[in-house]
Formats: sequence, C-alpha cells, structure tokens
Amino acid sequence: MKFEAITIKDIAKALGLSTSTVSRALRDSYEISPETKVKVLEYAKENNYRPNPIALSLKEKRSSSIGVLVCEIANSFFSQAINGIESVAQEMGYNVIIAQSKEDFEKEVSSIQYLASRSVDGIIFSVSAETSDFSHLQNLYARGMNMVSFDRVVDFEDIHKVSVDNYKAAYEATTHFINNGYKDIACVANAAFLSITKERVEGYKAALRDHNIPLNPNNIYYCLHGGLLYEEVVDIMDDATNRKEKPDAILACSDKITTSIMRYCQNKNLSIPKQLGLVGFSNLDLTDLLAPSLTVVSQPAYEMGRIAAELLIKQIESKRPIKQFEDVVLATELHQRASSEKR
Amino acid sequence: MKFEAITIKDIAKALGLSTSTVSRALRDSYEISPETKVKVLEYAKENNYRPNPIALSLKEKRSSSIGVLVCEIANSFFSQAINGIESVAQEMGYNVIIAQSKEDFEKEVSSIQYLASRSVDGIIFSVSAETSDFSHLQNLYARGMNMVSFDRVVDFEDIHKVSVDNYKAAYEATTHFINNGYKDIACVANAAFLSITKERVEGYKAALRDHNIPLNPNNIYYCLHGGLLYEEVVDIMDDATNRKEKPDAILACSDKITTSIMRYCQNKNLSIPKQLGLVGFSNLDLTDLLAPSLTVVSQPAYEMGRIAAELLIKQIESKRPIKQFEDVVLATELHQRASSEKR
DNA sequence: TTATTTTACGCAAACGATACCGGCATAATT
DNA sequence: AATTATGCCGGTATCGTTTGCGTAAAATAA
Repeated sequence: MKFEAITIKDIAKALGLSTSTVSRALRDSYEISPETKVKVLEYAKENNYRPNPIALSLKEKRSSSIGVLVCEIANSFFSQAINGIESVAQEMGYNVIIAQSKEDFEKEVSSIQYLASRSVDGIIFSVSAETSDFSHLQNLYARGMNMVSFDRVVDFEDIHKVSVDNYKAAYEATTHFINNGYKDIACVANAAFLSITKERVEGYKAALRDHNIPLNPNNIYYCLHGGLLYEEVVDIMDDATNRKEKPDAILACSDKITTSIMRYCQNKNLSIPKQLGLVGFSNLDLTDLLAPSLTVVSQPAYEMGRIAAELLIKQIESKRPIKQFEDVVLATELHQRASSEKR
Repeated sequence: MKFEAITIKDIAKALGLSTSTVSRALRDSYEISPETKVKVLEYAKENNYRPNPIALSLKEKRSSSIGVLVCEIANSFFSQAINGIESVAQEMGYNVIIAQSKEDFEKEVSSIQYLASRSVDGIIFSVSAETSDFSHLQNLYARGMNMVSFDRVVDFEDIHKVSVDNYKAAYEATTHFINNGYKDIACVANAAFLSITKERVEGYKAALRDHNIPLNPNNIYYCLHGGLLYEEVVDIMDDATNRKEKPDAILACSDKITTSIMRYCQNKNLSIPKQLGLVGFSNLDLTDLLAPSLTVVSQPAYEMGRIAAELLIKQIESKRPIKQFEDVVLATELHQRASSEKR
C-alpha cells in the first residue's frame, strides 16, 4: 500500500499547462497571468496539493531537518531538552530526528553515521558515557556538518557549546552538605570521561578544600554506564556502606544514579537522611513527592535545548562560515529538601 | 556552511567510469567485472561514500521513515513507547520522526499535516485529549497513508490498533479499593472523548456495580487537558474535598493527574491513604519511592511501541493491501502499595 | 573464417520541483 | 509600418540514484 500524493505534473496535465508554469503559479510569480494562477491555485487546493519535500531536499541540498543525539529519551533531562529543541525547530520550519546512544559507544557511532547519512542539516549531540574517543564526531564536524555540543560537551576548537555550570552546581551541593553538618561526603559520578563528570567532581573537590575537609579518594565513585544499570550502583553502594569509614552523605551526579541510590537505601533499610544524606542531580518534577523529599540540583533543560537549536539553525542558515563560537553556560538550581536535612 | 557528501558521480569521474557502472558495482551486480568492482569499492570506502537517502527516497517513493504522534514526549508512558518503536524501526532500517500534540487539537492537525508532507511511510498515533473530530486522521488514512492507532485508539474500520485492556485495569483498581475497605471512590479521568477514558470509566462503573455500590455521578471527573495543567486538577480536587459527601479514595487515570493529585494532597496536608486512598495510572519507575509509595496501574509501554511499529512496518512493506487488521489488547499490571492500604 | 553468445560497460529516462533560457504572441513605441 | 517591449508560457537541465536498453569488444561456437 502506498500513499500517493498529487504532484505538480498531475496539475499540469489536468489543466493543460507545463510543469514550469504550474510551479511558478504556485510560487506566485509575476510571469503568470492572474487567471492561470487562480486556476492552478484552485485546483491545487481542491486536490490538497503539497510540494514533495524530498524532491525539494534533493534540489536544494538541504533537508530542513536536524538530528539530536542523546543517550536516552526516557530521561527527564533529555526529554525536556528535546522539547526545547523541538519548539525552536518547529518555529523555524525544521523537523527533528532523534537518535539514542543508550550510553553505548558503538551505538553512538552508528547513530551519528545514521544521522549524517540521513542528510540532516545539522546535529545537536550529547556524548554517551562510554565515549572517550571523539574522532567520529570530530571527523564529521571537520567535513562540514553543522554541529552543536550540548550538556556533555566536547572540547573541540570552534564549536558552539551549551551546558550548565556543573562545577558550581557540585560546589554548591557539597557546600550545602557541609553547612548542614555532614562530614564525610561521597560523590557518585557518571563515567569519568564526561565533561560533566570532570566538572562536577572538580566542584565537589573544591568545596571540600575550601572548607578544609581532607579529600578521601575512596569517596569518589564512577559509573561507567551512567547508572543505566542498577547493579552498577548496587556495587558502589555496597562498597560505600561496608567500608570501615562510611560516608554520611552522597552527592549523586545523575538522574538514574539518584533514583538507584534511593531504591538501594529503601531495599537495605537505610534511612535518608538519618543514616545517609542525599543530594541528586535530577530534572524529575516529582522529587518533592519522594520519601524523603529529595534535595536536587536541577538544570534548565528546556532552555538549553532551545539555545542549542537556535545556535544550530543560525549556523545552518548562515551564508558565511561562523567565526564567533558561543560557549553558553547556564546556571543550575539547588532545591533544598528533606534528604539533606541538618544533622 | 554546507556538508558536501561524495556522490556516485564523483566516483565515476574519478575512475573514468559511468554512473551506472559505479552504481552497479556498489550493488555488486553480476554485470560488472571483478576488477572494476574492487576499484569502485575501494575508492568508495576510502572516500567514505554513503548513498544519498533523499535521492533514493525520491526514486523509490518511500522515505524509510515513520512518524509518531504523541501528546508529549516528556511522559514516561510515551517515552517508553517511543523506545519500543525506535528499537523496531532501527532493526528494520527506518528512522523515527516524532511530533507532539501537547494535548492540543490544532497542534495535532498541523503535526499530522507535517508528518504527511514530510513523506513518512507511515504514522503511529495517539490522539490528543482535545480531539473529538477525527477527520484529519481519517482522511489521511483514506488517502492511503499507512497508520496504526495506538494507546488512545480510534474506532475506524480496518485499522491496526494497539492498546491495553483499560476496562479491566480500572475494574481491578476499583475492586482493589473496595476490597481494602474504601466506600466512596472517585475517578479522575482524562478528556471524555478519549477511548482510554471511556474504557476506564466503564471499568470503574462496572466494579462498583458488581459490588453493589451505587454510582455517584459527582464522583466522575474529567480533565479536558489531560491533567497537563495543574490548575485543572486543583479545581477538581477542591470540589471533591469540599463536597458534602467527600470521596475516600481516588482513581487517577493518567500519569500527570496522579502526580498532580499527590502534589495537591501534600500542599493541603491531606494524608494518603489515611484521609484519601490513591491509585494512579503511571509508568514512572520510581512510584515505589514516593511518599507514600504509590499503588499504580502500569502499562507495557515498550511492548506496545514494539508491536505498533511491527504492525506498521509490515503494512508498509506489504505488497497487497492488508485485509486482516489486528486489535492488540495487552494487559496492565496493578502494583499494590501504601497509597491504597486497608482502612 | 564467420556467426553467435557473453561480458562489461555506457546512455538516457525517471522520481518531483525549480530556474534559466528562450520564444511567441500582442501591445506600445518610434 | 517596422521595431521594441512586455506579458505569458514551454522546454530543458538539474539534484543523486537506479534500471532498462543498447552495443562494442571479447570469447566461444559453428
């Protein structure tokens, strides 16, 4: 079964005109008589004519679509960010093709290949937790694909970046713990390669340093799969809670990690915040309803998506190569709740 | 700036061959000598040749892409369903274009227009809460677009449908309330037009009837915007909790409605389940961590997405028009937790 | 040697839309 | 009356790829 749309040729045949005349009539060219225009326009409307975007893409060498690569749609941060991207894309006449890496390097490479071969006009990407080699992205960028790095940014020269101040976010969260009387704060971070991980861990370390708390290297944990696997978090928590010197608070550096830790604590009957304080990075809109209500660092995901899309589309539509590259860094918000209450 | 990919023409020119020879060599045609094939293949590989899918689409009259229309990506049910759709699409060589209606009729119409004009090969759709007129969908289907109705299904003749047994889900949830000693159970449903709303309300009514509980019409509430607006739920809850005869339990028929009610209760210091029992339809994976842990009806969203995508792609690739239309109805799961504990 | 088949390739049309080039009427100008 | 201008429209190439058809050269058969 196939969906057969009416073409300019059909209109031409039906009205005894040439395709060029019909094309010009539809585009309201001055070279076409008003009567012919009316005839064509009426016939087109009656038969619900829509120009074939594929033919246009082929001719114009652009597809009016942008690709988005994220690790996972079913993640509040990314779905909100995609919402932002979509809203801008819609306004500007682009459509959005989404690809997921599932935090898997191979899948990221093939997804990028896929987007490029689907002739998107540009790509907004956030790298997977497994990605330490960026050549697939760098090569594509070098070959002229329009790209904006987003959230988990890469340090290419001359590329638009949109992210949040992860250093400050972690610094504030850690300081919040310290101010509330926590002494031995652990940090469960994402994969070590990621920009967000490095920045958050740095912020965490800096906060300890500035408050004269010695850093215990054992207190820093990394999740190679970004917490996508529950077992990953279980192993870490087993270690943390069975060590000689147990941490009294945990800074969880991603949505998944945060909820996994909460689930672990529930399963093990560890009470938050009594036995363990918890602050998590999360964009879920019901963290206030959790037991206990969760102190979170939230990111302006929708806004980040909008900005990234605006930068990308501006780049796509720019006549001359862009010289000035933006490094947009937005602020996060710390919502203080029960999970990190004063000791 | 534009991303210029290498074409078959470039290869032909470089090797002193014709485009047809190159094309056939790439497709490993028997008409091409082994030496030429090797030359072409090597050159193609070195220069990272990828066939232009747009040109192919134009020629083949198919785009190898499917459209998905949902009300909202940032909704656990739909993002899981999209995951299912994506996984099948990937396997079968299709890409997915997502459009959101945001529960808005106008936006749904324009999104459908958009998908159709983007020449997708088929569409999986779940109608918006505002949609009572289905002609935009029916017309498109009549004109030959491959379509699968999903979740919030429509009652067209001869169309694949994938949904859950909403009647039974609501029946079981209501019965669960009754068995736990609740007497006056209200139902906060989605927009009245929706198939899921009708079925869930019917299941709710049937459970009451079967347990000889008289139906109080005031106990059925509808959310025109599907709970997307918090105020909508506030108005309903204000009414329900200030009536003379106040319900002692609420069946919340969507994710958003459920969390909105929880938030309302928290704001108003209404204790769940002491003052008000709550069961909600939800696909969030942390409802067990809420305060109180939430009794939910969960849907096999991923599986639904997979099935819908399989049906659609089978239909797209079928040579002859499909005669046999599936009406797949999957089972939901009731997870009993604290929010609906025995009175 | 001649006739026939096979091998290996090129030519050109097609998909839908656009745009340059050109042409034929009729009208306006000299 | 001859020339120019203008209004209106058609022919055709183009984007990248596939494919049916045609054909030269080579290989085989007669």
